[in-house]
Amino acid sequence: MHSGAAHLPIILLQGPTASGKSALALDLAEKLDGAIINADALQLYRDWRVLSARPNAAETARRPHHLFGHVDAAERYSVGRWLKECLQVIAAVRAAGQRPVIVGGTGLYFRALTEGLAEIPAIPEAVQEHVLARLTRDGAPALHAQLQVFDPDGAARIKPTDSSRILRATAVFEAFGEAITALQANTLPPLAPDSWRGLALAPPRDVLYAGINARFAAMIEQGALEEARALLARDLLPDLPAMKAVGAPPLFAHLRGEIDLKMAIELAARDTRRFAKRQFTWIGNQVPHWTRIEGLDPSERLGVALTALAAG
RNA sequence: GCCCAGAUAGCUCAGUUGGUAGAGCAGCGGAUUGAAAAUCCGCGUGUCGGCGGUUCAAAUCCGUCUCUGGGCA
Repeated sequence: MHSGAAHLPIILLQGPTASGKSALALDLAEKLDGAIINADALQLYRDWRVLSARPNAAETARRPHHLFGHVDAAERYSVGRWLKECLQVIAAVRAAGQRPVIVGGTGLYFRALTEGLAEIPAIPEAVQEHVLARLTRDGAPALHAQLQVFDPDGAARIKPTDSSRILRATAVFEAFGEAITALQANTLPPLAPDSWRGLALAPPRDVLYAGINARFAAMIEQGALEEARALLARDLLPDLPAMKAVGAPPLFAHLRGEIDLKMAIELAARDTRRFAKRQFTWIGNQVPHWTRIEGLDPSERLGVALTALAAG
């Protein structure tokens, strides 16, 4: 016999950047004896607290928070590692009698959790770097042409210009001698379909965009530029995930003296809007069955969420 | 009040001797299986300020009105 909230469905909360996910997650966690688990690919990184809008000390004091800021920027994190860590944390949270509230903006992470991810071991860093070097030197189309030889099915699904997926498929073959397509063939959902409920924030786009513009200016005031300066000083590989955070490239360019701060802020806000647009597309087409929360008022949002959860 | 210059996409603008319009930026639609805040594919979205005239045909020529700059009073 379970005690407390541990046996109730896991709550998955997705939404575009700056839509107020963290606040709603916290409200839900307080109401439902929950623990918050991060599903955001950048809030994981220690080095980006301000830029990634990671919950602050006052917020993390209200309820338990997991998988926030526990990764160093020099590390190449991945969906696979997140999935593994997330499943461990879910178990631990439940063992503590609490209800997992998984919140973030990374659609792929939620997909891995609800639909599964291929069982592929981690690629050795040496192989990763080697393929990355080839990609830089020869270009994506050249690697794609080679991919057609050993993995025709995979090559057919990946566009010759899609450097990211070509890199992955090539690295998998180089490391294990197998086509990624074959390895991805059958995957099982880590979470049973009836063990979770999906909520998706969907605020009006013009309101969200205005919020993004205002928030980025606030981030600068709160020290985002200093975060960027500290990271730049570490002289890490520019292709590391942490170095590609939305807003980071323009800030780096400013710190190198290439553009003025006003321009950097404008570009960073624009990139954030574009990112939000991609998230809208994901939410709209990849998880159409999740409960939409369109309103902006915090208590109204909480009400909609609780009603949806109660309805099961 | 008079004179001049403008008014074309959300913004900044281009548009040849009249043939119902196109660039950049912004934006929009889509894909998404270990970098996913990544990576990639696709799309001009328009009462050419209003009304009238000339013409087979007007963003383009003429008239007039409105608005915005600038100048003179």
